[in-house]
Amino acid sequence: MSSDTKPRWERRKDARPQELLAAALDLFVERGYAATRLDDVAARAGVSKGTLYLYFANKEELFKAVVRENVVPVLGEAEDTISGFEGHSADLFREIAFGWWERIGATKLAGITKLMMAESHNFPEVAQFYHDEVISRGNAMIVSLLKRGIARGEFRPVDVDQAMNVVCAPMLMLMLWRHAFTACRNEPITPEAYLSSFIDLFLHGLLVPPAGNPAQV
Amino acid sequence: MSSDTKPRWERRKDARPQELLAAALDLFVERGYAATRLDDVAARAGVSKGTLYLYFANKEELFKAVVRENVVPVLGEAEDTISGFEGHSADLFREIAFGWWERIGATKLAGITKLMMAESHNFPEVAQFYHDEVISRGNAMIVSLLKRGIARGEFRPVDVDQAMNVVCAPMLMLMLWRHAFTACRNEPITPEAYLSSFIDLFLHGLLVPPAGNPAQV
Amino acid sequence: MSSDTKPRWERRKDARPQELLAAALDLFVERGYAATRLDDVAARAGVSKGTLYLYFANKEELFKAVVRENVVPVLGEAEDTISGFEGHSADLFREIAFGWWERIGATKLAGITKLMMAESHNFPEVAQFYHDEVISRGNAMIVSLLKRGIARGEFRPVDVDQAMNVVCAPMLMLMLWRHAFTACRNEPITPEAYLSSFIDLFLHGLLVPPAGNPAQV
Amino acid sequence: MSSDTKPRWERRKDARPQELLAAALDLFVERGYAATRLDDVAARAGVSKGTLYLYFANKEELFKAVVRENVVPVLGEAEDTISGFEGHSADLFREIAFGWWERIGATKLAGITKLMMAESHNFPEVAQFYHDEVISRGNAMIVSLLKRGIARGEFRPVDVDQAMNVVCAPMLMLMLWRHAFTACRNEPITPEAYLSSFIDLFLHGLLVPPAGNPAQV
DNA sequence: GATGAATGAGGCTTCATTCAT
DNA sequence: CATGAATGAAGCCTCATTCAT
Repeated sequence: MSSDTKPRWERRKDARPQELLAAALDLFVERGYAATRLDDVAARAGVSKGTLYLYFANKEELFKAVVRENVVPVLGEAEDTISGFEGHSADLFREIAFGWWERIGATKLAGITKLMMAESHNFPEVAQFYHDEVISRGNAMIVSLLKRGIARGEFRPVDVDQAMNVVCAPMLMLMLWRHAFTACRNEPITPEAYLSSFIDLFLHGLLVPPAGNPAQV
Repeated sequence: MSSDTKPRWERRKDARPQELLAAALDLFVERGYAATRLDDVAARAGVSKGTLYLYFANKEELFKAVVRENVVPVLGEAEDTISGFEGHSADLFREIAFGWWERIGATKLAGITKLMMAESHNFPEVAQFYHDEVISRGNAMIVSLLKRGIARGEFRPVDVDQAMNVVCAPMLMLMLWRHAFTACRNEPITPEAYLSSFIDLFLHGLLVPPAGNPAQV
Repeated sequence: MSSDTKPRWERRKDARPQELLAAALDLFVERGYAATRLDDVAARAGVSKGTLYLYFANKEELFKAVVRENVVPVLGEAEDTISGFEGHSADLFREIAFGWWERIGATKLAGITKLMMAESHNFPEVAQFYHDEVISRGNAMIVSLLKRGIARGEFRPVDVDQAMNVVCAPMLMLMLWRHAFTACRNEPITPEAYLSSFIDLFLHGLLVPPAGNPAQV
Repeated sequence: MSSDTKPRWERRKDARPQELLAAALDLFVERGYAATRLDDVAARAGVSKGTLYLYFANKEELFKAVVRENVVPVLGEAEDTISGFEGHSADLFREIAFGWWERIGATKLAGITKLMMAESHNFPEVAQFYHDEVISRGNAMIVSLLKRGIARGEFRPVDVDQAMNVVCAPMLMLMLWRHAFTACRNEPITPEAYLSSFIDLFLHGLLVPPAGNPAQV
């Protein structure tokens, strides 16, 4: 028989999970958690429905694996950035904001954030997992950033727990906006200008500084 | 026969759709579009499932009606606040933020916001409608607030279009957080403290002001 | 249009549960619990798959309903027989044995017993339900029968808990044999002769009674 | 070269089917036919799923082989006991009952009994085989026991064919109860007490013997 | 021989929608 | 108008069986 006889399937054990995770990420981001059918994930990965279950026990575990594979590693990197940083906290603030944008905000992973915001209520276990693995770590990073700045006398002594939420909000919304109303907006948001404005506002505030003492840094 | 002969307890026909819309709003907000069952909507409205179809062609039309119905009435009130305000723009900022919270953020309209964020991707027409009727008007308000502050020399001359988005983000997120991860959070967000922190940060920034010139207002 | 246009379905709310239960009883007995497909139950009852779920939450509840509907009522009757009986306990023994045979052993319900013996291990909740609703009540009946005989000086003072199991065994096996090896047996078991032998043996035993004192009753 | 050069730990090829059959027996008995997964059979036998198919064409053939394989070896042992016995038939009855329990009831063969009771309906050929090889021979033993007792004037002249079934029933049920409702029972059955009660009842019956003539033996 | 990745039919369950009453 | 019984397509998941390695 010539090689044109197509095997019913091809043995590719090592590559399968990655292919499935990639397909799942795409579809979860595109359609949301509930609306993503495992059949479609399998089809996009080029395998049958049953194959998916060889690697992931169920839909929930598949989603968790997507998060673990894609989101969690980035958090570790960011944590290292903060702990290893030497310099003014305003610069660290910029570093974090733009680094986060490059690695998460601008990527498909932003879709995961939107998905969780939209559907976490219906999947409590997934929500808990995401909260524990992602949200609380991200929050802790911002808190430590703020505390660092205050401890070094570079930031005002604000209420870090509240400020953390306020600081996170513009970054989260930037991700959400990429997945909502994109077609409606006349002038699409430009992430770089948005982030610059964000950093500028959070560092210097809106108020005009007293004469003779221009805001620095 | 004039209508005053009807007993008071007799439900007006026109009330039916409103009751269905109210029930649908609650459930769409709470569970999302896909997870909301029309059985439950009808049950919460106190009618049978078939009745729902007398007023709405299908689930999608019900969703659209929910958004359209709930968006309209709240518009316009806040716009008057800005145009009539006399005083420092920082105080107007506070006024807007807390007024928005009382009249929108803490109300059912917050649920609409969450709904649109979650589902706009699946309902482009509704998204467009919501964008035109709500988002652009809200944005315009913030822009005019910023411009007023700058014109009066009370705010620094920031890029108002970008700053507008940054300013809106924490207010939007406050609404979203009321509907996401509420069960996971150890310390639930307190809107008042959050808003105070938000206003403080946006007015004064994080940076320590130069010695001898404390931030004012 | 003439009346020969066939409606897609016929409204028969009151009759539906009974029809479904009858179909379910047939199929459970015929194929066992696991092998019975709800599709087939619905089809045999002349309705669609979904209709079944209007009346029974799931397969397990359907099975429980079959038991409640068919088996439990018979137990109540038998309990009344015992409590209301006046006469020699040997006659009550006969009454119970033959009554049980007529109402359960000879009917489809015997198939339920066989089913539970075969599959109870795989469905712990069903097993618990059946044990609580049927087995323990049946056992209690036999125990009370034995105690009555002993209390009235008609039965020897045997260990009633063990004797109860021994007494139940032949009745249970008679049901099981009707659903196992029926095709293999050269001489099929004749229930009446079997029961007569059963009663005779349990009352008088195998041993030859001492001369001059023939066993009575 | 000769086979003695092989290391002891090297598994003989012929052992494979036996290990698979042993694993399958355990699982079929424990879970029934439908609920037994071939994955688990292979895993318990320490081989891969594919290997199973090298030895058995499919699940059905595996089942048949399990029954056939486990039935054969135990036959014949008990038959000798009866033919060689000298003494009162009541003692032979005890001997048979307890001997049966030790050699069959308490062993894996009890599992086969349960298996056949549960599944004989679905496997007529196996049922026929089991009936011919096991049931009829076991029945013949009991019949010969009863006939011996009657012939020696030790047992009453009962209908031996019917009595045989009645006598077998408690022994069969004891095996079945070991595999059904074990988790539900408050007081698990103790085989020794059960068998004692069984023997006592079948020898002496329930009725109170006439005064002055206590039952003997 | 042995492996185990892959398949896909089939089962349970849900729910938007229809329509006889 | 209002009802709610009935439908059936579709989704998640299982597992006997196949076959390239």
